[in-house]
Amino acid sequence: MRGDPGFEDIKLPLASGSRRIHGSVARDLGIAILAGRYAPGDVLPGEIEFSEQLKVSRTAYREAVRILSAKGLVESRPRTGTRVTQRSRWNLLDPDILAWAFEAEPSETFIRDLFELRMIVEPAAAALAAERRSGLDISRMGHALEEMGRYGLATEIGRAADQAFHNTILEAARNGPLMALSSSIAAAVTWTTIFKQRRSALPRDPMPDHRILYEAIVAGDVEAARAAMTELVRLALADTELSLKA
Amino acid sequence: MRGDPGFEDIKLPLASGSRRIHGSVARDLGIAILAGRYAPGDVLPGEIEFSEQLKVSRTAYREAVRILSAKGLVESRPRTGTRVTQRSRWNLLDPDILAWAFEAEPSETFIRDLFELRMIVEPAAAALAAERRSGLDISRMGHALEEMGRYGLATEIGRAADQAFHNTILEAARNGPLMALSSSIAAAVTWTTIFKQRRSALPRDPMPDHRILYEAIVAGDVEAARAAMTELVRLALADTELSLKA
DNA sequence: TCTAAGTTATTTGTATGAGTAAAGAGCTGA
DNA sequence: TCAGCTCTTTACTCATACAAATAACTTAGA
Repeated sequence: MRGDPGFEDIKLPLASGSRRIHGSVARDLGIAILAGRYAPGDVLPGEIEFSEQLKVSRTAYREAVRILSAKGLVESRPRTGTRVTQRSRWNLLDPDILAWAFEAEPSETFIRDLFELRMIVEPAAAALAAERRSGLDISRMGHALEEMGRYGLATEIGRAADQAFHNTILEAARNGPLMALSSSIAAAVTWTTIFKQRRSALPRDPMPDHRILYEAIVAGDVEAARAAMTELVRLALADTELSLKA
Repeated sequence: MRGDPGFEDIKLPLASGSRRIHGSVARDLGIAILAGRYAPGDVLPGEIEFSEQLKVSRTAYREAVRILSAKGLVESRPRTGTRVTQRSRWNLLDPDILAWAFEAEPSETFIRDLFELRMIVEPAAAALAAERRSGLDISRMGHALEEMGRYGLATEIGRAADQAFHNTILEAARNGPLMALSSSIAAAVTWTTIFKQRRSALPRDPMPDHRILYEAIVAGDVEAARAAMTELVRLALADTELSLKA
């Protein structure tokens, strides 16, 4: 039953269109909830009625509800039905919820809150990385940085290198929960970054700041790494604000 | 369909024993995975076989799997079956996962990681609270502090006041994602705190530190609030380490 | 011999219908 | 007024059948 070691290269399950029914329904309802089309306290139509409305079986619908319930969005009980829970009980850091939130045109304050959190967490992560990075981490970061410089953030491969760069930093911080937190937020925000790239050039070249951060981590300079990452997040916020107002 | 405003006082759904079957199965499997009884890459037995083994219907079992899948613990595909995902894809900040992790006797490094994250996030939250707290926040915190002092942390009501105190601080920070993060971690860690209280008195009286934090927030002194909360987290870490080694 | 297209078998996914259990609403009686 | 009972609605569980996806195999062709 034990899995063999080489399972990293399995095919990605996110083949977009290949979502199962329960997944699509969960996604649709999740987006609707995050968009406010169903507000906290609202009770959804009954299983039979709603599943018929959505043209899916009760089985598939129920599995979708289980997914939403696992993320804290809804809560179902006999007699009462399934109702949307208070916002304070939503798992706002769940990767899916973050993705859905951005699909639903998130509010300005939500974006602000997320960046406020990034501003708290990511500089600290960079500081830890400067303290704990291994030789392998450094060489990976160096490679990613090189590719970023070569291809630029306008290309798919360049963006992948950017993600790899930041991901390596998180890994170097050697903290699982911290990594889970940062990577889900970053992934969600990056989605908007792609749109940003499409409509306008970057306000300023991000490479110098990336190089400063890289040098700080290589040198093991904790405070410099913290400062450099703070600058990068500030830059990302500026970009995001720009792209949302456009 | 709109919910009425006063839905805060609904009955809590955590009536322990009253868990539905799909919930229990999800919980059991979740704990087993977090305990390492199923490792990343392992593939679970087929639906029919496993559900029979667990003496539940395939429907209930599948709903349990959907829950685990929503939290990133497993991933199922036709033909391949359901397998445990790599740890890096687990939503380690999901409240249920945290709870299950503590049920499964978490590793020392996991505890250390969590407190490292708290050390990053909570002082920052306290700083924000000092900046943004309203009069209502202050009066709530004052009330909670008073009750804490009166009943002590050894009583149920005293601990509730403690939680209310910290919760109000988080609310005062006015940041939804930040609140979701801190409160799930705190809730999970508090579980261990209860055990701690049972076997030994606190290493030192926590009230003075709480009062210092309270005063800082009332005064709007951002840096003092940050420092005071840092001290509180440090204290909590010491307590937790003590209780885990016992 | 190797590659590529097609076939097969296995596993999860979806659908349907029947019956169970929980929990709020209302009724009854004190 | 209130405690307890009944009633009724709703989600929950189960069993069964069939569909869809896909890894593994098989075969045709170069």
